[in-house]
Amino acid sequence: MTGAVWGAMDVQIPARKSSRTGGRRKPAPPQKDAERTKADILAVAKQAFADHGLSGARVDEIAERTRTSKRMIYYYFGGKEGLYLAVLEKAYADIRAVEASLSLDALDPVEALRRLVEQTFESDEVNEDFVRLVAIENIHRGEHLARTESLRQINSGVIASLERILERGKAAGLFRSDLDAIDLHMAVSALCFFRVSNRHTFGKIFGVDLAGAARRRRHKKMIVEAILRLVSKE
Amino acid sequence: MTGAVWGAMDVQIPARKSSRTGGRRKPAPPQKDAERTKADILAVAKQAFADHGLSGARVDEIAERTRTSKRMIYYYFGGKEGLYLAVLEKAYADIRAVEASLSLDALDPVEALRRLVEQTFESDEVNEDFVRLVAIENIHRGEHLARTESLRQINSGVIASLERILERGKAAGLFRSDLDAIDLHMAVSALCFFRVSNRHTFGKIFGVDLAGAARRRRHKKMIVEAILRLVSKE
Amino acid sequence: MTGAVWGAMDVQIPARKSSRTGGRRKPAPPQKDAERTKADILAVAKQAFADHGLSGARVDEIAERTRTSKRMIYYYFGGKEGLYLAVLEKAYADIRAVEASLSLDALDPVEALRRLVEQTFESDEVNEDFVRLVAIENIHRGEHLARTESLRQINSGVIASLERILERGKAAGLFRSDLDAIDLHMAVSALCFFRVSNRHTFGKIFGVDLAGAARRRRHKKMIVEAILRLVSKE
Amino acid sequence: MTGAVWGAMDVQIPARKSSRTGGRRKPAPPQKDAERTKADILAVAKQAFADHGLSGARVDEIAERTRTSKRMIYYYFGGKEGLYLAVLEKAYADIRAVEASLSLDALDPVEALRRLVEQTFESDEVNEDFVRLVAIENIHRGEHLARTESLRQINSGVIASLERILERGKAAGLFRSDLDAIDLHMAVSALCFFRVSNRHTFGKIFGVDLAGAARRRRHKKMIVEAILRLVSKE
DNA sequence: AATGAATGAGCTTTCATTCAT
DNA sequence: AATGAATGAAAGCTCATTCAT
Repeated sequence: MTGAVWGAMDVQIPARKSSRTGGRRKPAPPQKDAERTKADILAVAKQAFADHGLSGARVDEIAERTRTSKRMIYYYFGGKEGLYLAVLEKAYADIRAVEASLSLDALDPVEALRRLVEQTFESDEVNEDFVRLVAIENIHRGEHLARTESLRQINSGVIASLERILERGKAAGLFRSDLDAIDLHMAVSALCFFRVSNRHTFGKIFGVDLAGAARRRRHKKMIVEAILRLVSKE
Repeated sequence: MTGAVWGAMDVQIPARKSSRTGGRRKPAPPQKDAERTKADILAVAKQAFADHGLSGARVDEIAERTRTSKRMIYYYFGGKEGLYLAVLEKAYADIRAVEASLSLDALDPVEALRRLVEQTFESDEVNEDFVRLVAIENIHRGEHLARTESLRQINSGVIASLERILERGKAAGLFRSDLDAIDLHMAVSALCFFRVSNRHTFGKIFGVDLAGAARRRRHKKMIVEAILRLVSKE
Repeated sequence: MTGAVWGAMDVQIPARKSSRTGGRRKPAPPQKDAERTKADILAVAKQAFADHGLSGARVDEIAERTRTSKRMIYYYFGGKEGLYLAVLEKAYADIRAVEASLSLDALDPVEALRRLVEQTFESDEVNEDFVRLVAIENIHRGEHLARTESLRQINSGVIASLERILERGKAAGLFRSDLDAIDLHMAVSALCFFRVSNRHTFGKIFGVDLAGAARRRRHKKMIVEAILRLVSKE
Repeated sequence: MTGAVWGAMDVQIPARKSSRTGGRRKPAPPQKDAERTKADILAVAKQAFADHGLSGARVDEIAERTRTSKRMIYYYFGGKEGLYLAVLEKAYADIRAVEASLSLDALDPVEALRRLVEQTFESDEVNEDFVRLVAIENIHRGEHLARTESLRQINSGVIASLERILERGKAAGLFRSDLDAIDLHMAVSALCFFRVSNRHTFGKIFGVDLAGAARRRRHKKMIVEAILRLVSKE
């Protein structure tokens, strides 16, 4: 379900106002909509960078898949790295947007935690491009993320959510009290992220398909279980 | 402790016998030891690929850091990709060698599992280059690993080990019986690998240092716990 | 003293009458004063061309430093070369304006010549940008100057002045009679121009600061002396 | 006379050893002579930079006029700026070589000074490319010259020569004693350099041809006279 | 077993300029 | 009188690779 949302977000390019160029005939009419041009480039670039990495992606190729020309990449983003940075920033922003939409406070602690884990699981599962971008950024030692202006805001949600859940769980005598929210988040992230990020080597070495439906269901259950057992008091 | 072993392996280039080239005058004496030259190139290349990825690494730069010339890379490895493949193969082979040296059958199931997890944790912790190479190979969708001749052998050990441990645990009434060894291995791998592979983005977003000693100790304990709780019967 | 005049001329852009655009809200209000816009562009362009040469200057950069947009450069000057031409023309016109203001006929020949040399010296000293523009135009073999409409008028003054001085000096039995006014003007120009135009290479090679006050005084004296001695009868 | 030498120096590319590739047929046989390749590139580049300046010159065009490809420019000189630097360095080195060959100590002071001035005059006259390169470097504020390793050595000769001449002239009661050698050198340089560097604007404004034989003779005489009169005691 | 010299192809980037309003 | 958006063309540069010995 989140998946559906997400998939859509990636290609959400504002529909062109038909009143402006209604009934056009030419295949590539001159653009006059800066936002649209930028969004178009960003979408194509996200795919390219996720596919081939920062150094592997080709500006020429990105430009070709775009409605506009290579020149516009430099016009709007300053260069390849600037474009990559914009892609990274938007990727995190989009994820944040979904995270924020969860309302876990209404659920009891165990259920809330389960939902949060499932949500992470589905998010990573569905947003393979995001997972790949993060993996790529780690290869670059996070140097671009560090330069991202919105870095501060990225954190925001999850840890606070987790902390509230842990607190309520502890108060109810259900959860242990010696767990750090950030550490727990790392465990959740690791279990969900790895499945997607290391899908190929793991799959090939052990002869399994980590993207398969059956295994996916099993893993989801296993991961939720692992986390719930980890936090439970006894 | 494993770390020490590992660290050494990466740089184990046999010291040049001085008797061989003693009193030379020319700046670049002909190499007489093919294996040595290859090992030298491989060590430098491993670093370079781990640092910058396949597309990010530069053949020129690798050659420069080598005792020999760029031409030798082509002479021995056919090209950049061939070199990357050789690096990848050796990296997995080296890891396998250490894994194989564990003797877990002598320990009781819980202790054996704990040791296996701890071993994985330490291995990933110490072999950051290996972790990075695997992450990089996943960016390339494992296509090179798939072409690796020794692919079959890589699997070998761990899963068999885990299966034996699980079996013994079940027989002893300690472990649940509905867990797949491969799935469990994934969980272990995920928790240990992510800490290293995603160190930079995670660290920057949440303002923590995943490489720090304190957190490392805490995480090691947490991960062992998570796995033991996951497999335990109750 | 001439310097003051000159320095001022370069930046003499009439202050904007606040009554015109007072209390505006939009970032780029429509210009209503064509002459003002042109003068603004010219001033910025002069700086840019003097700083980096014709090929080295960037239209984008010039536009950015302007009150208006890049488009206006094309609107008013047709293009980069047209702008350069206008800058060149204005630069010569401004110099001419100052030259014309000298009244040397009232002085005796020696004094008149001294004044003329000193005036040239100060002019070059103070108008480094002009000196640089002339040097740049020479790199381009004077092709733009040749196309300048006002080329004819540029000459006008100096040579006539010099001729009158030489004539009066000869008549008074003070000056030799075999000197051409143009050749003499070249000598004066050379000595004054070079100090500024070749300031950097000469200074760096011989470890001196040609812009320094002490050397400047000495040079001024020396140059005047050289010219006076050159024209003197004995 | 120096001119002849100079003209030749500019194109002195060591003749290919015929034993190596004797009897070749193809128009562009593979080069195996690094020095020759470099010298070839340098000669072409000198022309290009002198003609169009640093920013005006085109790497592509330089490469095309070369025996080799554009790639070699980067191979040997690192880039456009590196090439420009090498050109500048060689240009100064070549000039220095000629200067050094003068033996003025054998002449009486007046004659020695005359010879030195004439030599400078002829050198600038014949090496227009050098004059242009120096003018160009001044447009760049001497920043590249400053980075030149041989900067220190460039100075060497002339000033020492001039100092000895001045000393001897003073001792003989012929020259005044209040003149600095560097200042005098500046005067000589200015008079000789300007004729060539400002040939185009000066020529066009005053309708004369500064390169013409008659004027050249006249100027040479005038410049020698100016300098001799400047230093003379009375 | 080894190498210095050389390179074609393609990469990222920059530039002056024009379009549509 | 003025402009934000867009661009073709070409610039400088880098890359993995091969040649000739």
